[in-house]
Amino acid sequence: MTVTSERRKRQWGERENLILGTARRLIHDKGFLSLTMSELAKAVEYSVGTLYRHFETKEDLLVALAVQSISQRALLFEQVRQAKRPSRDRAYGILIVRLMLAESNPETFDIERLASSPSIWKRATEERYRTMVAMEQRCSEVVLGIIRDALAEGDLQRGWVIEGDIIFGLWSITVGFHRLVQSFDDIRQVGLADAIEAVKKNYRLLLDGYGWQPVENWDALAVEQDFRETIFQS
Amino acid sequence: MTVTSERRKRQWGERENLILGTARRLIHDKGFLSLTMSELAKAVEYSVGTLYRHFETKEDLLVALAVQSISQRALLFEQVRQAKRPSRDRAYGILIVRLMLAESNPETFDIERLASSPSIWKRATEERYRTMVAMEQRCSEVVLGIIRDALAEGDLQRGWVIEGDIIFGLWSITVGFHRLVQSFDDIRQVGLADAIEAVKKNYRLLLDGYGWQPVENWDALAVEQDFRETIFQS
DNA sequence: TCCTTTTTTGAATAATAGTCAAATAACCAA
DNA sequence: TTGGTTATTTGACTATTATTCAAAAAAGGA
Repeated sequence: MTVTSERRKRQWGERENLILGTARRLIHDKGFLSLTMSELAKAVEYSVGTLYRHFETKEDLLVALAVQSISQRALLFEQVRQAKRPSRDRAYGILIVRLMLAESNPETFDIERLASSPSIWKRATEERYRTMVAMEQRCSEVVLGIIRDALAEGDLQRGWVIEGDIIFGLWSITVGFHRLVQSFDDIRQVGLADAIEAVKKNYRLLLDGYGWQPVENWDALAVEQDFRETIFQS
Repeated sequence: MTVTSERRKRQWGERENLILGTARRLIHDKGFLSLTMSELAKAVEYSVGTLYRHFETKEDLLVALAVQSISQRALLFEQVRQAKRPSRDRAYGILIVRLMLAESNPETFDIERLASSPSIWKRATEERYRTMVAMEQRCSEVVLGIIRDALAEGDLQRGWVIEGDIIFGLWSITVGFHRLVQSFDDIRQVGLADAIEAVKKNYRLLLDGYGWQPVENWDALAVEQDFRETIFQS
């Protein structure tokens, strides 16, 4: 970056956000693959050359978008972890956050699905790619943190299923959920609402399977409601 | 198709398989996005024009590859369902088949991930797209069949989790597994072997969660071993 | 105001998907 | 076997779009 003064740096960042935001909107309308750089340039009212000062390639732009999404997720995950609630509630909160993000940022599915491909990574800036990996790592760490809290607070017993396994199980469900929503318009027969209910049930079933207390008399709906009301307020 | 005689039809099919097989190999080496049609034409020793008689667009080729993969899976799923074994074994067999396919056809991840995107579908032949959907449906139906067998045989009780929920739970785990393997080289810290163990554990945990009998004294390893020895023989 | 440095621009280039007129091969009747 | 007809294949050509970079414009500063 050849930018020096404070004001310039700020403007640079503002423009980057403008580009990312606009790209997001266009991707939402027509998908990443049929978004063209000149179209994006026109939409933000800058020339293609300027876009390329922010992002080395189109793939780099995609990874930048993924970084945005994953960072936002990491932030909300951290809020969930910090919530003053039993560990099981917070584990469920992770799912709720994902559901909420899916509602508010549907374009993220297209972005993240494509961004998880090696042939994209190769064409992105090394640094941005690293940031993406780091952000994903942070998300995992938050969940791992909640699991450790549960162990410390006695809500979870160290058994034949170890920490890493639990992370993976919960993560699988949410990834499955991503695929589900994304392919929804066309493929599935059941209603989306039913599918989301299924996601939640299976998630709770896994929590029960791990013996994550309290298994009995635990009000999933109330927990969901509460997270929905508090999390997005920051 | 303007092909009439038997021999010609056969040759047409053979060439299509040659193209698909070669594409698969090239995609395995460098990914779908950096596969070019001229490169593929050269590799199969036909001209680009000829490729385009088989597949209307590059996306159409991709969907054709997805159809191949999903059909093969459907076939193996059906074999699992037909196996003379308790329903729980067969439910587990579904996962084992996916693990085996992941080992033998690693390029499928790239193919199926991309092929599950609306912007690709739009550019593929209507018919091929329909076939893909139908094949996926068939896979679901096999699993649904096993669930119904389990209900009929009393290995599973109709409870608060309904059939569709179970399918979705098991399916999520396997989709998560796909994502996992695919992003493995670069992102994850744990070993792949550990991750695969985690997949299996979580899958069994869900089976237990549904109360899918026999929960006690059930030898997962033996079941896996047995499917591995019998399924691919056909 | 004039010179220097930085930034922006968009026409030009390069890569590649997709087309189609011409060439080739297959078929077949006499 | 030949000559005409139909089907298939070919690859040079077109169109699209990512990416570059020389020139123009703007900003900075003495």
